[in-house]
Amino acid sequence: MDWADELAASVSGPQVVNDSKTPSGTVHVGSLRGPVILDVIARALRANGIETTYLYGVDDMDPMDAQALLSADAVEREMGRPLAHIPDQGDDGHPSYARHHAQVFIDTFAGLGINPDRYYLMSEIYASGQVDPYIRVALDRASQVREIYRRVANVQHPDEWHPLQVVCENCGRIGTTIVTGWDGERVFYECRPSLVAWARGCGHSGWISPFGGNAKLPWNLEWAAQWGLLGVTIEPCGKDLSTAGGSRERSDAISREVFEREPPRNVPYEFLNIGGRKMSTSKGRGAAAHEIAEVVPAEQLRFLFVRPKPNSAIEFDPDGTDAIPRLFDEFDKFAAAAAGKEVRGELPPNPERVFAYSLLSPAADVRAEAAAFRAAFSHVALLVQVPGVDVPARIEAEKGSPLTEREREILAERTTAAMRWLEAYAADRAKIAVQRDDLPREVAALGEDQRLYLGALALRAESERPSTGEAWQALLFSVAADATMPPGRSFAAIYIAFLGRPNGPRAGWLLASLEPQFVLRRLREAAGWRPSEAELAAVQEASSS
RNA sequence: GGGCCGGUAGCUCAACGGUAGAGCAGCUGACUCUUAAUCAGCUGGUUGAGAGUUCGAAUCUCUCCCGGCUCACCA
Repeated sequence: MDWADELAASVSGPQVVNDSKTPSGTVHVGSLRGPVILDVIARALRANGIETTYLYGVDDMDPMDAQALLSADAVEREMGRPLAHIPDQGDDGHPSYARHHAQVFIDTFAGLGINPDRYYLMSEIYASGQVDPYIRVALDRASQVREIYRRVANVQHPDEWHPLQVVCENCGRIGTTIVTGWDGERVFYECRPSLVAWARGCGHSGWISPFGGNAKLPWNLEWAAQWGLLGVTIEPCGKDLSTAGGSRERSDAISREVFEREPPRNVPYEFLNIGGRKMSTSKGRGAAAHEIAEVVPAEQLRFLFVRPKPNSAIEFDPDGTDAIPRLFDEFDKFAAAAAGKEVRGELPPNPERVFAYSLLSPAADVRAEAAAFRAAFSHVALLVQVPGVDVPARIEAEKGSPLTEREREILAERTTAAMRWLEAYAADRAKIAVQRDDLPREVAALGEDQRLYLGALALRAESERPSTGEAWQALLFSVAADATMPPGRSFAAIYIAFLGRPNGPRAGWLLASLEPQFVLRRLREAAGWRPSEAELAAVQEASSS
């Protein structure tokens, strides 16, 4: 049974699944694992007939703490202010920085088939007063909260510290304030110039009501408050939070001891490592997370996250490897299995579940999707490198019947993916390059029969002047038949002469895409015939004209 | 220092107490409209090390080694 189905089978009653994210920067591929996992859990629950609400929170009251994300003139002014209060740095008309980035991940998620029932903005939840009861309890039990921080996380807050962050009335910052008093209705806070290194408080202090959006709870309490407020029963989180003494453990303790509510079930998940290292834009060519998302289509990306168990790290190294073609092949294998076809190799017990969860739409006709014809990625990658090839026509010929609309769609997606893969990641051996300048060294290894074949081919080509791929193809076979030569050897000779490798794309179409003079010259050279002076002159004249 | 994941064939991984497997790669062979396709076959492993439990261990326990991520300020 798939991990998500196992989880679904272990719960009863209506479920609320939740995740949230600070809308500060771009969404990286690795950070998509959480949302995909959550989406799959929601689908699994529903497939098991469990009433499920899928929520996604935007933590937009969090302070801006990254200079790099602001324009130069905005840094001094905006650092430390709530993301929801910072103007959009772009000019696409969003009411705030937070809204802009919230939209980015809403769009990104939708592109992956992830559509929560509801997105909520913490700035709106605070403003509505819904968090007020939690704020009151937290302030009343401040000493207990400090004790939990000490016990669980070994974090020492001073005795006057209260679990609340006020938005400074004077400068609007929230990251620079500390609450040091609570009289039951108002808190006393200071906006300290050097409370944090990344932002500078204005020095203001005073009494203020902590309610109705004037303040926010610190992260660990806010998390626990969200659980209570929304009735969350399942919330996965990454291993950065799930670690011992980490954020999750603190929030769990606060939920139990301060808000007196059992925390949701955790599904800790590991990260996605690119090439054995954490994702980094600086390492390697094309290893940047967003680039991977450009090359790997949504369903394959989902598949990458759905197949392994959440708590195992995913090693993905697309750079100069066959990791991406393999991902497609694996996906296709699961598709074939889901279609009830005989499949080579090993599969998990329920491949059709994994396949279904990889699909963009939870409502998709799994059987029909599984049965759709999918051309092998590496084959598509080969075809797109040959000039003048009609890829859909070729694939249709391979299938043996016309492609359906959906199959054309899949093919178009793969064609794009293949081209980007070749550009960004593919090893040189995956690339077809006609060696125009010099005779490939490998030609030396051609057998005498292969040389004779190439020579004979040159003669026939000169007289018959094939111009289309089909004409060339027919000629190749005809000459091979005359020489009673197995096509394997004759084609290898062609490939070696032009590409320096024993295999390649359909030879006829390859030759048809090159200038006839070059083809003839190369065939003769590879056959071991030295061109005469007159021939050389003719070739030069032809190529310069 | 704490936590998590991993170390099984060249590569990617499966097997989770019952004879170590698959895909890819490699090698053989087959194939007269293609060949990075398809088909058949072969090679390849003291399961990181050591000890323990067991009739039986890749699997459970303990110790260690190695790799990676992560936390220890905030979120």
